[in-house]
Amino acid sequence: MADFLYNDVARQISLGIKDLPVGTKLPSERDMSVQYGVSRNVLREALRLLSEKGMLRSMPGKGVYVANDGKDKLTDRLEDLLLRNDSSLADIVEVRETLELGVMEKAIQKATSEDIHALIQLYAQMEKKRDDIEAFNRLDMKFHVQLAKSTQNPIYSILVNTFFQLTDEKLFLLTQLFPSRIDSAQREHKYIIEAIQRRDMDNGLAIARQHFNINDILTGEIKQKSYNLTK
Amino acid sequence: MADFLYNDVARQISLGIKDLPVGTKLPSERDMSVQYGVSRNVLREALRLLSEKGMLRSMPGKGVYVANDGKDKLTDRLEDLLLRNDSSLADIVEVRETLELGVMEKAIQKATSEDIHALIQLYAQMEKKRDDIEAFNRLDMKFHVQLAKSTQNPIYSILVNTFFQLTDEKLFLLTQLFPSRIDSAQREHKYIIEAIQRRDMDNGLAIARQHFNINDILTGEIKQKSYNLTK
DNA sequence: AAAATTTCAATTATTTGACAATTTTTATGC
DNA sequence: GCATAAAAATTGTCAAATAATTGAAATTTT
Repeated sequence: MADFLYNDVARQISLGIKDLPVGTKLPSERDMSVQYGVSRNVLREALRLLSEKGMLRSMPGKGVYVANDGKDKLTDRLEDLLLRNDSSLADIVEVRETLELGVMEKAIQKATSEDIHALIQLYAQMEKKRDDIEAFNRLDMKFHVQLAKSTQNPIYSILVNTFFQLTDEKLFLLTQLFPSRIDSAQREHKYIIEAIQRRDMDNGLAIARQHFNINDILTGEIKQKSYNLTK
Repeated sequence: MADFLYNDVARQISLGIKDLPVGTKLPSERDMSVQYGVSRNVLREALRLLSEKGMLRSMPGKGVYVANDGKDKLTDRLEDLLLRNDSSLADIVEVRETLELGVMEKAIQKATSEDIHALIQLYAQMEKKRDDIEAFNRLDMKFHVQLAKSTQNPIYSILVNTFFQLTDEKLFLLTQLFPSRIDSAQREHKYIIEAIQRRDMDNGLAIARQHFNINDILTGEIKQKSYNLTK
């Protein structure tokens, strides 16, 4: 499948920059073309591939630089796919719930004391921000991410992050916690932490189901509305 | 951001082919380059972008064709991410299990009679192929996919497909069912179908956990082995 | 007549060399 | 020392040619 030169070069470059910090400048196109023993043209096509993947960034007159890790691009790709598959917002929310339920299960099994400590700290910070809804929601997001990290499985983090972005971008206010829900949210956060500490699977999953259920927030109207992208 | 010619051309082409059926042949590179008023070089870079997105497919000596699968490209993107995040094979398997557990839950709730019929048919076909392990495994894969479809949520299909590909590519034989497991596999398939027919959540999830548990197959040795890509 | 082989045209893949536009560096003049 | 201009470096674009691959037509062989 990938039996063309530019694919080969792209693969080599991708491996070469794997461990380079973001922002590192690469050699010039001409230098790299001799380095890899191909024409500048082929090298440029390879750069196009990696740029499209989000690994590189070319700037006229400046050079080629190592870019972000591509998480955002994964979200873009998923958006493309969802667009073509007539996915509704409710579909996205549904999968997100499945993921977070899995996260809870694995977190109960594998969270380290450091993970639990981080969760407790986030809980404490949220306590202080009960009046600042915006700050509270940012911390709530961090709580979800830290929960995913507690699985010791980076893929959960990636996917949870992606689906979080997808829902938040589109629903915005709706997924945010409103004042009247802060009390119950914090109570649930506390229960979640306790369940993880006790490795209590039954209660943990029950709380998780309740806490991660965003469908209650979605009105029937929005449920029906199809997923419409407008960047 | 997209203020370069090849980006512009890529956007135009992307719009132009949006409603074309898959397999449609595009004009030759030379013709398109004059059509869009750019050099063939720029046009090729635009084609690289769209190919990377999975919208096009270039074949030497034949031409450029509309190819909107895209699912495979999502797998590629995920592979890239996993490579950078030091994900192990066990991590992938773990997430796959979470997904399929969610699939089972939603399938029990939402499978239509057509879905159930399709599952029964696949079961019957597998019965005939008990001796042909290869054919049996292909059907088993279809069974998983049909299960995902039964959720009425296209995202499950996409993700299950992606993670299936990821594991099968890397594990190959290990994830395949070997002769001694065909009996139990078919028994579980039968229970799965019955659970869906009865909307029996408790037993359904129990069976699913047992059936989708690939970890038993993985030896400890392989569990430890880090995820190594070699195409 | 049928089958195998060759030839040929069309197409993508790759190379090479050049020029334009933009940014950084250096040199110059004051 | 500083502002300005020239020069160098770099990516973007263009153009033309050669190589490699495919498919079909023409030719030869059986």
